[in-house]
Amino acid sequence: MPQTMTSADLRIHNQVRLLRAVHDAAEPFTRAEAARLLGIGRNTAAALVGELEQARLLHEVPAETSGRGRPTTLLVPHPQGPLAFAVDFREDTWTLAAAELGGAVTELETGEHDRTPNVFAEIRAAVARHETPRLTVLGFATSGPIRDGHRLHISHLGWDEVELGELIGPDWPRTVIDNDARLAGLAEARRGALRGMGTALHFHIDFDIGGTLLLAGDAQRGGHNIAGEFGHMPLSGSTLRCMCGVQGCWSLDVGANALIRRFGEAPGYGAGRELAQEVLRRAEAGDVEAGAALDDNAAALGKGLGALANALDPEAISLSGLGVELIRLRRAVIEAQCVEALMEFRRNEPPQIVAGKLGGAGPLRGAAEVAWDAVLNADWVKARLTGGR
Amino acid sequence: MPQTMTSADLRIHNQVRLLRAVHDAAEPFTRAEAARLLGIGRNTAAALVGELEQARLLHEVPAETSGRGRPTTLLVPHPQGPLAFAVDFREDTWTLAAAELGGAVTELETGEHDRTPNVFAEIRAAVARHETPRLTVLGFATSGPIRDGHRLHISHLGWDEVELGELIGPDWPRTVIDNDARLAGLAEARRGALRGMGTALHFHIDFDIGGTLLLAGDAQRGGHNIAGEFGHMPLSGSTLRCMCGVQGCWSLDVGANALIRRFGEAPGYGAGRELAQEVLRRAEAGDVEAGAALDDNAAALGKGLGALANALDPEAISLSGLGVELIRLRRAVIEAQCVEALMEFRRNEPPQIVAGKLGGAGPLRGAAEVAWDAVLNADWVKARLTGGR
DNA sequence: ACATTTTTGTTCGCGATAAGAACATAACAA
DNA sequence: TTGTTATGTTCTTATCGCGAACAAAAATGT
Repeated sequence: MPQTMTSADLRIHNQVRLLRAVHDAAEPFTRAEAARLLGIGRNTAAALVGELEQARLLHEVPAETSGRGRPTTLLVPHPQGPLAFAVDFREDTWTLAAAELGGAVTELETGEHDRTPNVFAEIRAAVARHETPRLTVLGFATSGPIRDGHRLHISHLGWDEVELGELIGPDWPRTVIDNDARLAGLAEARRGALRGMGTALHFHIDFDIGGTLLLAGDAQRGGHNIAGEFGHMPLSGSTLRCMCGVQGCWSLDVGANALIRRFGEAPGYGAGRELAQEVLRRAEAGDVEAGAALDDNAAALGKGLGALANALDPEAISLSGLGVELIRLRRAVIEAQCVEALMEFRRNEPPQIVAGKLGGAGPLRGAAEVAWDAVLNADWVKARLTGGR
Repeated sequence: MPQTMTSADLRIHNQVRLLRAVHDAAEPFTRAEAARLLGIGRNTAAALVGELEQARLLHEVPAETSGRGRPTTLLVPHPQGPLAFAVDFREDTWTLAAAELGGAVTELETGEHDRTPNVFAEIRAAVARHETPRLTVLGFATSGPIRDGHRLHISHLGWDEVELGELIGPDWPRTVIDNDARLAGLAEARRGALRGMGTALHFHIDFDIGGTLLLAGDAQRGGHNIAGEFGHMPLSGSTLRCMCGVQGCWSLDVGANALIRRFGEAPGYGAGRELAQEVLRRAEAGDVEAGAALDDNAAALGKGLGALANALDPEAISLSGLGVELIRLRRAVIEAQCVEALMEFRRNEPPQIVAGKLGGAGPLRGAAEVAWDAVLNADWVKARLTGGR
């Protein structure tokens, strides 16, 4: 029972609702619209916004008039307001960006790295180079599961059980870290192809398949923060043994490894991704063998999606990574196999299978979302309003 | 943006929190404890409770004193307060019960039925026989998916797309209907083996496997209210075709049908359940063939649970129906196969696999929960406080 | 050019809420 | 009997959002 409620908390509560609305909105809205949206009076809205402007959280700019009525103002993030930084930490590169309230993201810096934990110091240095008093919270996207929120398993870097505390020390700004596939899904749910869905799934297809279940715009984390390893269910009938230790994983039939295995290439990271791209190119050019590889990949993908849809009943499923190419080149195969894997009574209403709208920016955008989530709450807003900082 | 908030709504909000706390608590608590629990003052608590007593929602009874201090009162459901009725509608029988705020359930009546939609009229008549002004809402548990909340598919009764509106008319009390496996899971999450878990799974194993994902004590419903058909994912490697229209369903290897298929019995309902019980008895008595059938069942069950745990990362998994017997007789097999299906890095922390605590009462208890859920909200409490009804 | 309509901003008084302080009460303990 | 402890009760106070009335600024109509 956390949320105690006094009259004073009421004010904060409504201010958080207002900030959340501004953050989540696709387009900025006016103060009068905000009052209607929140179901409060215009006078109350004026008071709320006034305090938030004072705290440099919101800013009012004249709205271009449309129709009759007294002109009003648009509610936008304050130009000197708080900033969230977001980091997308990839196999051999990283990107640092700044995200305003409302979701606007500007890239600050990118770099390569040597695959050792030193990269975290590099990233910290990059953050320092762009440091500003506006920096409030940092969202960090990395691949691999993060057990209990603090133990990293990044297999393609050979990091087995790296303690987060040794990488992100007390000299870091307040930091929220999460899995990249999960964050990409969250970004699609908040600002992409899954916007407004009550139940949806997102999968990032690379060498592996990672994903997340999205409920009312929130990514599910599981009991130990390691939910989302959908690629390690036996959904497509493979008999091979997977690197994860399990036999028959879906990931063995879908993604880059499956694509290149048929051409005698060993599964692996690094060069494998280029090989997979080469297979895609050849398939697109009409190469029969490459086309068959693509067909198999798409078929296994569809089969798994259908099975998952039976259990979880998503309104839509979005894909990123290789999934985008698979949809572009083999949508029919995916959908046919998906429907075949659906229980008969569901087949007249299959889940939409769509390409993610955010492309490669998904993890970064998702990192910005969780960073803001960590801050858009009663406690932080209250402190900001009273303390001044 | 629903929840507008005025000072008056604040009172209701806290009263709903209080009612919810009373409803969810395992043991009744005192008014002073309630104040601490909700983080409000003793004076406020007194005012809240006073109004709720007036509205016949709560009742105060003297608490046996423990230690020093002025004696206080225990907060219990009002003896003339609202009642929820709950119905468990099964293959050939039904049960009607009354549920108090707080979850106490008393059975009112049971009956058999002829498997035609007439049974709904019978149940309605039974409700009428026990009708009281206290009756406020009715929860209804039935098997089979209920698409979009109003189209029933109960395959073992041969009901394909029965419109709920034709069964439950305007002469019914306010009614909430849901799937039995889902409700059983909900009941375990609220009052059984899954209590307090953030992420959990429940499966009811009968001829089929139905289940639900439970997040923070709430059962997930999916985009079309038909989530939970976990039995129709290809998790155990079967090559048979399922009655649902899909090949390789998990349900083909787990549950009563799988148990009796090995003895040449056709899958089906009715007598099949007794046959399955007979196999269990023989296995327990030492019959080798029956024991092997049980082994296979348990192995397929464990394999599937492991696969699902990879994707959804539950803290615990509870089972009902045949699952209880499978745990009793073959826990080792289930757990071994589950661990083998888990990704290696998860194996040192496998999900607990537990028997449901509520047994056959699960669906009924769950129906009571969703009935109360429909009523324990600001709108209803507000109406009750002001309107008097 | 001017009145009208429409929408929004602003001001002020009102009723209600929960908090907090002070005190009363009823048990137990020494 | 007296002190201790936990709770109930009463009263005052700061704050909140609402509603009503009015002012302001645009578009519209004549």
